[in-house]
Amino acid sequence: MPANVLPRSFYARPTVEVARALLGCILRLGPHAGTIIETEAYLPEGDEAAHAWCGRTPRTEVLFGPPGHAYVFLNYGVHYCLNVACEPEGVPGCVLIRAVEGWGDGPGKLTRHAGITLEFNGADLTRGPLTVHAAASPAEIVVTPRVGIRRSRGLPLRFVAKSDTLRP
DNA sequence: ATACGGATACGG
DNA sequence: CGTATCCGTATT
Repeated sequence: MPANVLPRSFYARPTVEVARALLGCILRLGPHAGTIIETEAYLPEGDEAAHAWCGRTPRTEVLFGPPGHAYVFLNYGVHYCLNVACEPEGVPGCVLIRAVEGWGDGPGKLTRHAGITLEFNGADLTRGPLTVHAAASPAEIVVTPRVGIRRSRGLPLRFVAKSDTLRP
């Protein structure tokens, strides 16, 4: 495994900071590797769209656990969505990976491409086989409201690495 | 615009 | 138990 795997301290920061910092990093799983080009932040407080908003349950346990772990959930009974737990242990912030170059341009598409399912829920991203690696930061980041949610729609928490096609 | 289909939370 | 909800995608 390459040496530049992001350390746990990378994730133990405010959610928005991690969401921005993940852009340009390399997501790797076995033979699959690609640049993260779109993320969304789900805040530990005041964010009605975050799963953690409804409290600590068996499902959201990973979000409250130590940072740097994968939070995978099944959405609409069809798609798996890959998130990364952030903030110090006990604070349930997370970042949704929405697009990875070469994997796909939607949260469900990219997980299907790499074969990510619920079995990756809780996986430690600092140990593999699913890992994130440091790489060049994007020159510019575009910030927009998050896609496809009804609650807390006003918050500008979607981050896209410029050079990607934008959908305002 | 809508069919799709499963895990989860919650009410009874 | 049953039922409402959910951070999409592919298809009409």
